[in-house]
Amino acid sequence: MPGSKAPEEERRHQILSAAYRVAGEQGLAETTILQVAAAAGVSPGLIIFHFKSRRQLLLALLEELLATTTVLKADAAIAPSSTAEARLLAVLRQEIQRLTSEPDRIRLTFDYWMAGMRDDATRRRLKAEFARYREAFRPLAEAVLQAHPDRFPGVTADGLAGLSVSLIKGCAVQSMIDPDHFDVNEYFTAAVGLLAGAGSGVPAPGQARGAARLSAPSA
Amino acid sequence: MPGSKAPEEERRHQILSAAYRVAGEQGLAETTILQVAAAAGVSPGLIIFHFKSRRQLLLALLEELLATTTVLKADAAIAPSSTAEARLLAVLRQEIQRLTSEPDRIRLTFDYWMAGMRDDATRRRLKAEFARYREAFRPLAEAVLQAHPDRFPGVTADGLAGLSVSLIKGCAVQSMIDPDHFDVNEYFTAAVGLLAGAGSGVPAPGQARGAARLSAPSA
DNA sequence: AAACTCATTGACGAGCCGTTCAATACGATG
DNA sequence: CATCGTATTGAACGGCTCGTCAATGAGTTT
Repeated sequence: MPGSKAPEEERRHQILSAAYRVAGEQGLAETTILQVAAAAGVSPGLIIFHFKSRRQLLLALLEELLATTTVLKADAAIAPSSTAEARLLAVLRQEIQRLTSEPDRIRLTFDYWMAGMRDDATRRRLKAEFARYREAFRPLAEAVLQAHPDRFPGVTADGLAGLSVSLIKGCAVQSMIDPDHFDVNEYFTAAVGLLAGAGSGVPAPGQARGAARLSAPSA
Repeated sequence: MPGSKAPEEERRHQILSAAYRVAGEQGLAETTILQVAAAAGVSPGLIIFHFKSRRQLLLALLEELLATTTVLKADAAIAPSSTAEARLLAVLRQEIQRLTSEPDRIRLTFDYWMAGMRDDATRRRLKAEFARYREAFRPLAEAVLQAHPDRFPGVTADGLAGLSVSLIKGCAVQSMIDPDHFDVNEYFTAAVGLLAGAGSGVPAPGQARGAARLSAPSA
């Protein structure tokens, strides 16, 4: 007794949703068609029917993952009247904060980074996404460099943008492996110190909490 | 016709070496006992004999991976007479450079980061290693903060050390997914600009190469 | 030389996997 | 109501996996 029919798109979404759940719990490598089928309350054959292969199912899941990831709502939320450094720092903080608020999503993204090392299609897709992400940082980085042309000799906007992105990715790794020792405020305070220097008008909120959370042996 | 006997430690090393090769090519998830056995020129049963299970084989491989990873030879190679920022930057540069010179090793490490998300034993091991790595940066960070107590208000040594480590990890991710757009010199130049500010005595070698390699659309 | 220890082998079972496919039932169309 | 396309099922297949195990032979001890 086959179940009731459903419109194409709806069923695809149902399956992808189940796949997202399974992948979040078990990891991408252990996400099998049978498990996804069970999670979706659907037969294994149906999954092959809609996505022709496991590989394409996972590629579709990556596509949905990227599509539903909020990408840098910088222009909207960040006060446009602040200084250039403040804006870049605010976006940095926002992005790093997001790492801790959506651990499942980050973990899955991480999973795809891994898969991207061996799978060409995945790698190409991630490469494009990375470029988009970096490009979103470029105007912010450019503004900072223009505001202080003497402070950062030889630094390009691409370099500063890439550095920012790499920092965020590194924080993602850190927050996944060792979430207890990952303190957003402490990192942010350090970033403020680096980028803005002394008395730059961007206060470091909750800095004391960060300092108290990590034991400081020789201080 | 069983092969000739070999001393315990030697055979373990032979198998781990083969496992390292296989894992580097196929990825950790696809590293099977049979493939390792074939690569080592040994029967599958022997692997189970020496490492009781696949899981323990991979844990042993992680152990060897960490043991053979040169950890921050900072004190030796870096000129101790330089300024605090120069020393920190030199170590940063050295570490980031290492990412591109040992891609296989980094890829495998990355693989374990991934595994560490779901496997407790792996996670604990990596957590400890991360802490060690961060700790190695602490004295360098502390020196920088002491040299310029007014420049980095509210920044702790732990924060600066953690930030440095995260940056390196982020660069690792970047260099794995998109090695073509990963330019050590450009990143390093940006880091120099951030940490040292203008005219700090740490020149940025090969900066032009980095700028030429990335297209700068609106410059 | 005989006995014994143990590293080593390769076949084997149980289990899971992805995918194929004939059978089936739903929903629209005529 | 009959017909047809297709979404859906679940069994079946072939393949690969990990781990077990009896058999084998090399090295060592007596």
